[in-house]
Amino acid sequence: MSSLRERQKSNRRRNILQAARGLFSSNGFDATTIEMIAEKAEVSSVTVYNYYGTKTHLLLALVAESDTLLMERIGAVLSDPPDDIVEAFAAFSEVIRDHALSFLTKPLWRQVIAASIIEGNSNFGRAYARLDRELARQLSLILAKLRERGHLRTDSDIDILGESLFHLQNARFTQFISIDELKNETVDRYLREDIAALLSASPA
Amino acid sequence: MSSLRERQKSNRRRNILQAARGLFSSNGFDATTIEMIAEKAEVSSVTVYNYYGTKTHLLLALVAESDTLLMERIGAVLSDPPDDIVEAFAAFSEVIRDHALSFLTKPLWRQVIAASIIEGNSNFGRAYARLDRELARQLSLILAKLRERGHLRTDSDIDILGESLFHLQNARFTQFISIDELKNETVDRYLREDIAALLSASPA
DNA sequence: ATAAAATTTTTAGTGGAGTAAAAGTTTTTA
DNA sequence: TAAAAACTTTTACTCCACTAAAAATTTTAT
Repeated sequence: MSSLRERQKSNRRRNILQAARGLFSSNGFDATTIEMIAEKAEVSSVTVYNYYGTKTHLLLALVAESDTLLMERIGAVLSDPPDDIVEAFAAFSEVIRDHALSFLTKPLWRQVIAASIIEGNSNFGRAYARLDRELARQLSLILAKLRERGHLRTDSDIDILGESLFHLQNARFTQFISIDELKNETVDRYLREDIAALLSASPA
Repeated sequence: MSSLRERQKSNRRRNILQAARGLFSSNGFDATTIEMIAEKAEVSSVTVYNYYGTKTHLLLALVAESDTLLMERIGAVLSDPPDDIVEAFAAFSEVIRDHALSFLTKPLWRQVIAASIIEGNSNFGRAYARLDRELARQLSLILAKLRERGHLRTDSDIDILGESLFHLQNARFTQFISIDELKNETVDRYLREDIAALLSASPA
């Protein structure tokens, strides 16, 4: 059994994260001060800094929290993917978009993506790259399953194909997040068009 | 002929931009203060704010300046693209990467991309989206030329194919910018693998 | 129960972005 | 050349992220 001190610490961690998520979501990132978060979490502002370092890292920690859940949801698609590659890819992408919006608003995701690019080199940035690689691998697994079942013909490396398609999905995800009015269905259509265009083209 | 006042204004604009570019490049974005820029440009800091609003907008204005040049360089590739689609795509991408690095450092580009995502909705963000669309169109034109010459077979829309491939290029560009050690040649290889994998795959 | 260790809070800063408005300067206009 | 218009500079803020260190509190170990 963990000591009282350890329990208190993880409670504070949780409270701070929860307070941050609530305030970020309702007020936006910039309009939320560390002071407000500290107050809602019932700790001092210095404690927030001691736990998470900076406001940006607090936001990134928030997202990291949701990653486990995302991987589970992806796993569900993976277990029984549609036979058609377009449908399988669309399903994969939709899980990611739905999960994202169920957790944070578009403006906050912009902040997250921006932060992860700026921190590209730091530890935090690398943690993000790792998640991306994990997701790309999942997509490769889906493709492998399709090929096994005889629904996909290709002579090239399925790992590379998974990574390429994941990058495409990532670009469309960023586009989705960047424009408030852009609807889920519209991006879904774009992605279907993307993959259809790519797979039907070939050098002469 | 323009009035003295107008000339003074555009001189100040130029000086500020030049000072900003120099200081951002040598010291980095965060370590450069508006005060430093103002001093180097021989104006007051308030004037810098009057001309460019915020530090971030100043950076974005800097990049906008280089766009004309980029489009020219792309035009040069367009005028006589390699017959092989892999080569054509690689050439297109390399022009963009070379141009980027000849203008700003990787850390600064991270800041630029981050800013353009956060400002996704604002005017500035939309200006970026416009440049992207323009570049995607150029890529489509290259593809059209290849198809005309009989080097590309596809039954789907060449505009969509251009956009899809551009998104892929964008994702790899962001990856390139995000990792300091990532070399030009490595990304070039990735992109060739990407397009090879995509074009050789097809639903069964 | 008390001393030691761990952790939080208080206090007191620093530094830089951004703003509002008054004061000063330079160009334009008549 | 004098008054008006257009700017820029100076001045005097506000706000907030972030930090260092001393003081206070709470848990743990003996």
